[in-house]
Order: sequence, then C-alpha cells, then structure tokens
Amino acid sequence: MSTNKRSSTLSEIAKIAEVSVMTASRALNNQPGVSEEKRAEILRIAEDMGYVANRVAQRLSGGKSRVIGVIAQLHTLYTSDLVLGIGSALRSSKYEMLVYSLSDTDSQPPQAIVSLLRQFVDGIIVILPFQSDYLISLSDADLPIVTIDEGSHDNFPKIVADNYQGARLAIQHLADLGHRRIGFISGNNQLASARDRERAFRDMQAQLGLDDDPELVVNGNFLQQGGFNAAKELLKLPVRPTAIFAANDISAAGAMSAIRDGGLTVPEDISLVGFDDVAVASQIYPALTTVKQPSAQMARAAVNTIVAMIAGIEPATAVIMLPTELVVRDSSRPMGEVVEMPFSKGSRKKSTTTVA
Amino acid sequence: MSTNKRSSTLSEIAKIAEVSVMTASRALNNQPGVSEEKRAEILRIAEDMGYVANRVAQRLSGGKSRVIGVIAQLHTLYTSDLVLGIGSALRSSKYEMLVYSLSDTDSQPPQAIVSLLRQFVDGIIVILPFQSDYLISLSDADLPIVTIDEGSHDNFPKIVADNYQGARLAIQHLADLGHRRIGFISGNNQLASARDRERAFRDMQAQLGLDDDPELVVNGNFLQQGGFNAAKELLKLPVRPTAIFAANDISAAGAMSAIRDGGLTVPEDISLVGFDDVAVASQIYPALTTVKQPSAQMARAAVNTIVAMIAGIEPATAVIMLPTELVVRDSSRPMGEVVEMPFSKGSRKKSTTTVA
DNA sequence: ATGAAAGCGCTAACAA
DNA sequence: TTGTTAGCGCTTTCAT
Repeated sequence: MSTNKRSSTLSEIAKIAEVSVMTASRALNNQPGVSEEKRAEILRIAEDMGYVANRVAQRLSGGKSRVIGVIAQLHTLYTSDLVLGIGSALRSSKYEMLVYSLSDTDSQPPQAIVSLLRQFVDGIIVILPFQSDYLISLSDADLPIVTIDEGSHDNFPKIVADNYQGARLAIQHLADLGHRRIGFISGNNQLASARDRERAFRDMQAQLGLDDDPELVVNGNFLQQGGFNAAKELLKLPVRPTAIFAANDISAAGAMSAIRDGGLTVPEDISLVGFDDVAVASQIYPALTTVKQPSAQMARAAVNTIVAMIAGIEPATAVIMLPTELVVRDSSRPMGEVVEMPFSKGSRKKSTTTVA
Repeated sequence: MSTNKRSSTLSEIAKIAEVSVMTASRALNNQPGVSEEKRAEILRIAEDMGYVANRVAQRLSGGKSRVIGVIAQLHTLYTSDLVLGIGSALRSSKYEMLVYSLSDTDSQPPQAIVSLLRQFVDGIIVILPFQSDYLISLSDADLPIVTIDEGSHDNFPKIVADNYQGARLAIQHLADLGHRRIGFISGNNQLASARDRERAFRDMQAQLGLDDDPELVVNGNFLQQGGFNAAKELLKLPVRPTAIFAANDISAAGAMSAIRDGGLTVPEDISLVGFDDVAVASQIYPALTTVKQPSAQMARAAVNTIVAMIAGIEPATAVIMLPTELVVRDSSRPMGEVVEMPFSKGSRKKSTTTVA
C-alpha cells in the first residue's frame, strides 16, 4: 500500500484495471452493476494506488461529498463542547465534519460561507448563536439542516435540552437547601434556552412561594462579565439573596468573582448554581453545582438526524428534547450551616471542625 | 437586490448580460480584458441576482477557492484561542476558514480529510497536536502549509512563541519572590514548546543556583489530571517546593486542585505559575500568574504567511518567533510573606489575618 | 454487466 | 476586448 504523492484519479484506476471510468466508479461506490471479480480487482488497484475520491468533483457532479458542515460560535465554551461531540459522533459514520466558526461580533455568517457550505457539504448542523436571523437565508436551501437549540422563527428539526426542567431542578435544589431568597442571573433572551430557564425560575418562585422581588432577576447575558455585573447588583440589594442561580456556567463564574470581590464567600455566604456543566465548572473553586446539558447525546442526536435526512428520511418529530441533570458540587450548601473551611478539607495541619 | 433561492450561475449572468461566460468570469474576478461598461453591467446583474461564485467549481477548474483550512485539536483551550484568532485575522482578508477538528484520541487526521482539504482549500494552517507524524503525508502536497508550534521533523514555515524566554520569565519571577525550591510540571515533550519550557527551567535552575533535585520535575503532560497528579508528587517530597511552575495553564489548574486537596493554599503555602494565559487562567481562584502567549499575533502571522504563500511569495524566514510576556496575578507571592487571607479581601465582616 | 456521452460551474489557454 | 475550446474528476442518463 504505497501512498502516492499526487493522489490518483478515477480514470487512472480505470485505465489500469482496463475498465471504463464508470465501472470503476460503480465498484468503488458499492453500486450494483459490476461483476464481483472486476469489483475486487478495481478495489485492489485503488487501494494499491492510495486512491482517494475527490469530493469536490463528486459534489460538483451532483453526488454527495460525505462532509457535513457545522456552523458554530467556537468562542462559547458550551458550543465548543457540542462541536467536539458532533465530531466524535460523526467519527463512527462515514462522514467528515468541517466547522465554520462564527465570529462573536458578526453573529451571522457572511452570505459567502453559507453558499460555500451549501455547495460543498451534504448537510449542515447549526449550533445557534444569539442572533440567528440568518437562518432564513438557509431555509430555502435544498440542503438538510438541523439546529441545536431553538431559534426564533425557523422550522428546521431541532435538538434541544430540557432547559425548563433543568432549571427547575436547580431551583428545587436550592430550595431544598433552605434558600427562600434566590437571585437569578438571566441569559440572552434571544435564545429559547435562556427564556426557558428564566420561565422555570419564575414558575418555581411562584410554586414554592420564594421571594419574588423583581430585583432578584438581573440579566447577565450568558457572559462572564455580565454575570459579574449582575451579581454585583444582586449583592447591593437591601436584603441580599442567600443563593444565586445563573443561567449558564460562564456567568456563574463571573458571579463567583463578584461575590468574592464583595468580601463574601461561596458557598458559606451565598450558594451558587450554574447551568451547562462545561469543563470550567469543575475547575473553578469551589467546584460549581450546575445543571448538566447532555451535550454528547445532543450531538449524537443531531448527527443521527442529519444523516437520516441526507438519506432522504424526514425526522419523525420536529423537536428532539433531551433531559438535563443536576450535578451537585461544592458551590451550594444548606442555608446558614456552619461548616469547615473548604480549602482546609483533609488538612492535617489545622483541625477545623464545626457544628451546625 | 433580491436573493434568489437557487443561487444563479455564471452562465446565467452571462446570458442576461449578453456576453460570454468568460467575460462574465473576468468581470467578476477583477481581471483585465473587459471594458469598463461591460464590467459594470455584469457586476450590476450579478449583484441583482444575488450571484455567489461556486467555489467548488472554481477550485475544480484549477482556480482558487479562497478558503483556507485549519487543522486543530479544538478540545485544547489554547488551540481554540488560536483558531478564533485565525478566524478574526482572516476576516479582514477575502478568505474564509474551515476548521477540521482533530479528535483527542486519533491524533492524526484521517487520510480522507487531508485529501479533502487538499482538494478544496488554497492553503492549510496546522496547529500542531501532540503527535504530528501525519504532517509528512502533507509534505508533498502542492499546497501552502504553515504550522503553529514546532513539530519534530517537518520543514514547513512555522509560527512559534518564544517559549524558552517565557519560561525563563516565569522562573525569574518566582526567584525574585524569594523562591529557591521550585517544582516544575512538564508538558508533553513531543511538542517543541514543552521541550523549550523545560529547557528554560533547567537552565534557570543552574543559572540562579536553585534547588535542582531531579524529583522537582514531574510530567503533567499538559493535562489537568496530569497536573493534579504531578502536583501530588511534588507535595509528597521530603522537602516540599515553595513554588510550582506548570508548563501550561490547564496543568496548573490541576495542580491548584491538588494543592488545595492537600490542605494547602495558593499562594500562601505555594506559589503557582502557569503558561499560555488561556481564559480560565483569570477565571480560576486565585487568578493564575502565567506567561501569556501572543495568540492573536501568532494567528495573524500565520494568516499573513499563508496568504503570501498562496500568492506565490515564499516566506523570508522559516520560523517566525513571537515574544511572550509574564502576567502576574494572584497565584504567586513572595515567600513566607504574611498576608491577609485573599478571600476575605475587602471583607467588613470578618477580619481574618494569618501568619505563616 | 458494461460503456459512451454529456455535463456539474468554473477557469486556463488559446484564438479572433 | 472578446469569445471559443478544453477540461478539472466525477456522476448521471442512456445506450449496448
């Protein structure tokens, strides 16, 4: 199996095998209409010459490129996770993935890239950025499209996490710990996920009879700095909340800095819960209690759906919703409980033990 | 300016403009050989019909696709940064970027994707993963290739950061703070960056007469868990180091957990310095002192180089080295200094002051 | 089961 | 300045 430098073409293979280009094509694509002997022969030669199909040509001549495109804002941690997930889900199929990274500023891809992708890939998975108006420019493409998370006005098949339920779990958790006054750092309400999380928060406020001053909800826009600012606001309240639920982990991280900056500590003074369970959630200190999005499953679902669509099978349901899950770590704690200082946990030097 | 659903083709434009396809092509590509009137006319029509060139066809017919490919391991934070940087550097040019994400397991891209990229893009920027043997399969491509960071045995133009100098700055900083016994958590030595950082560490040990027990160097493989384990080892030493320098931020984050897990605190008990200055460095607590890689500049340099190469200009130097810079945050501190507890900074509630 | 012809949308190379 | 002729590498359609 020698790998030639300039990759060989179909016609070269055909010539060597002494068959027509068409026969070679059929053999290599597992299509009927070739005798088994010839097929074997052709495959052998192709292998031998290190033949790799030119997908550009394949695609141009109306075939499939076996490449699916992913449009995403890579600078978002959670989005990154999803892209990685799609990559590995795809690895077991015969598809490859090419990613187009949306910049954070222009939240819609240049027309050029959309057509580029359209010309080149067999299907597109779009991980929705904050503004997704550009989706309409895709909507009349003849190309299968699946979105992850829910935009405003589009009707592509979607893969979503159960944000509403997840947020409820988070609040329930805090309520179970005895918190009655919970601040909420909301996300970017252009995204359905942000809206669902906020709705869950308000519903739970009512359902559990929690404090519901309007000042308890501050927007953090899913950003670190936004979370920081929002937490600052919450801490300024005449009656401070004893717990904060941030609509995503990044804004939770910002909130954590703000709390610390204000001379308070998590979770002693304030319990903090995030959403997403991105990698940093477990890396920051104290490790963040959060709601885990099933990104791996979402990625797999997106891949399955798009592959099916490419094969001509329309998805049974327009929306596939996957469950979320609460992950309790160290940033949430029963209200008013007196405990050992967390960073001296396991210490043999100091023996700080305390009572409730 | 109406955007048609099925994007129009060159020949449609040509037909409407009543010129040959070739003239239309020339007009749209700003090539000479078209009268100004016709050019204007053609451009107007194209605009009007929402014409977008089919890059697949352009490329197939021997032209440029104006797309550059990026091969990277997206799950690495630092790599992600770089990709984002390349994206924005590219945005000011007329190129688009398509990213192929290497999985963490198979550290070399499938042959298919390499040929795919080769067939489709005008040039490739490779951000080197740990194993980069596959680069040789690219080496006889007729395609411009630039790498970021240095592999083992390839001779592509490279963009590198001055890792050696950066690591020296880090050690010097710790030495200036009075530390004489500094542990080093090394990186993945398959990468030149890791080797350079380690070399700097050893050189500085000698130069500054620091403690140089071999046990002070433990491999952390650039991974969070690796850093955790490595720090555990360092803490077990009969004479514990008073400071640790980790070869990257992620392993530093791991080390921080390990230190805390051992009942010690950063920076009171142990000063910690990382490398890279990825986003988490400033998000973790305490904020990490680290060496900043000039990722934005590196990205820009890579883009400039590849664009020049595509234009047929060979880069003047084989290696472009960019300077690194020490960023002092809260994880490093003069040895044995008596200070206020960091988390109660600014607190009005508790007045905790401690002694070494 | 096999092959020939035509063409995807475009651009080089050549001609007029 | 303009147009014509090929052809990139492949797949479709329509023969045989």
